[in-house]
Amino acid sequence: MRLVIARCSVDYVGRLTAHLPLATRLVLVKADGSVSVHADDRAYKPLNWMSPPCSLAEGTDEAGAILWTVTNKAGERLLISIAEVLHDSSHELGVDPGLVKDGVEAHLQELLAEQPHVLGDDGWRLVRREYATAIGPVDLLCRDSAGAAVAVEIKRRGEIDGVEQLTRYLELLNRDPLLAPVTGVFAAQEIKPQARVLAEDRGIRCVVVDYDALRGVDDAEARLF
Amino acid sequence: MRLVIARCSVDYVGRLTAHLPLATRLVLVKADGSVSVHADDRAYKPLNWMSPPCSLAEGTDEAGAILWTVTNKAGERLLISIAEVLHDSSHELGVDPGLVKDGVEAHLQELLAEQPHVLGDDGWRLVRREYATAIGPVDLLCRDSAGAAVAVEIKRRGEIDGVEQLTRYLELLNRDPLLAPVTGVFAAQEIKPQARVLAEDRGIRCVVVDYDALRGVDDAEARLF
DNA sequence: TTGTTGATTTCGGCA
DNA sequence: TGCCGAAGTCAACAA
Repeated sequence: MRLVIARCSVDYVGRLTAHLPLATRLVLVKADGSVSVHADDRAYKPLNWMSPPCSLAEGTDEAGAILWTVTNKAGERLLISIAEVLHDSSHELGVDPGLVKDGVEAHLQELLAEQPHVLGDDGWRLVRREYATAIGPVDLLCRDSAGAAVAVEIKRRGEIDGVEQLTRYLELLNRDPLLAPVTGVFAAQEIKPQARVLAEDRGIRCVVVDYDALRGVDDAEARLF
Repeated sequence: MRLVIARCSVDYVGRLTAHLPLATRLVLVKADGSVSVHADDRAYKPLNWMSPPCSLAEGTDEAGAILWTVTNKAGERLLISIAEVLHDSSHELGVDPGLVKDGVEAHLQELLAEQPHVLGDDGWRLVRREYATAIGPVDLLCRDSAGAAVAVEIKRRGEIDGVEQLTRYLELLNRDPLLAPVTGVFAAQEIKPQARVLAEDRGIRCVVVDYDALRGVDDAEARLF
């Protein structure tokens, strides 16, 4: 990653045409070849940029000033005319490790594992998270107040595939005499109408969970310790 | 603007929960108080960020390591745990004079308004841009060589909604005895196959316009004066 | 590869 | 101030 602070003017010709008058800005050249131009405001959006794949050529214009030309395959061009370089440094960062975001789904699972009563009543108990089956792990396996087994599939957005997935788990789990009869709960922040119809048609109960409320309860409990 | 290259791990708790394992990254602190964390790829979007208004506190965690805590009014928190600082520099940038940009759709409309023959033949005349109807303005209303009214919908990318929109306008315009019969032209830099099929099925003619060529003609004409 | 959809969307216009 | 729609949307995922 190369960081350049420079007085520069910038022109972009591509999907639109844009011009930045001469001013001091940060020019960020990343290892993937992308270039972005930042002002000292707007947290996240560059004033101008070129997404990879693209190539950067350093040269001079007719007047002898430094001119960076960034082009991509589509013929879009970002021209950075540099009047004065105030800082220029390069840094080896390496590849950023794997997954960036802890998705909501994992966190939802965690929260529901701590508060299974949200799925039924205060008598509900968690048996296991990621309960293993031959066709993959069930998100949660619980016991309801009556002691009956319940398989829970958790999604951020509940769509038809999630119902299908839970259906397959239920079919398998119900072959186990120690568990059967196993009922199903389909829990999501949002459940699509088609998914709900399919689920209910198969006797699977749908629960729309309130992520913020779950987290709130979680935080409140955490504060007790 | 402060540029810090550091080995760090990052946690964000706010609208969602996210975690970035220890790695070398760029931490960008802007004059508006915003903080963003960049990896060595993706021109546009940081891995994590906090938009202004927010406040940055530098401290140490229990283990004595450097811990930056960025918070905003909504209670969202960005925690940056710094294991090693590889670079740290600050720069005065001043206020950016701002971006001058030409939107494509508006510009396309302007160019086609100047060159309606592109949509038909040299006999075409523009009646009005943004021709008002009860359900919104039609981009262009023209008269063809035979004097018949033509409603023109302009998009950068022609998709189905654009065809639906034009269809609604045509239905309305055709109720006006001073205009009827009104035909339709769907003009875009790029027209999706599904949109084309729908349009042609409804008797709407599709015109793919060459933005650069239009602009070229425009520039050439401008040069005459 | 193409299309669809969500996003810590951001950003602007307009009522 | 809030809704609605576009964005050089970007980016992830499904078909």
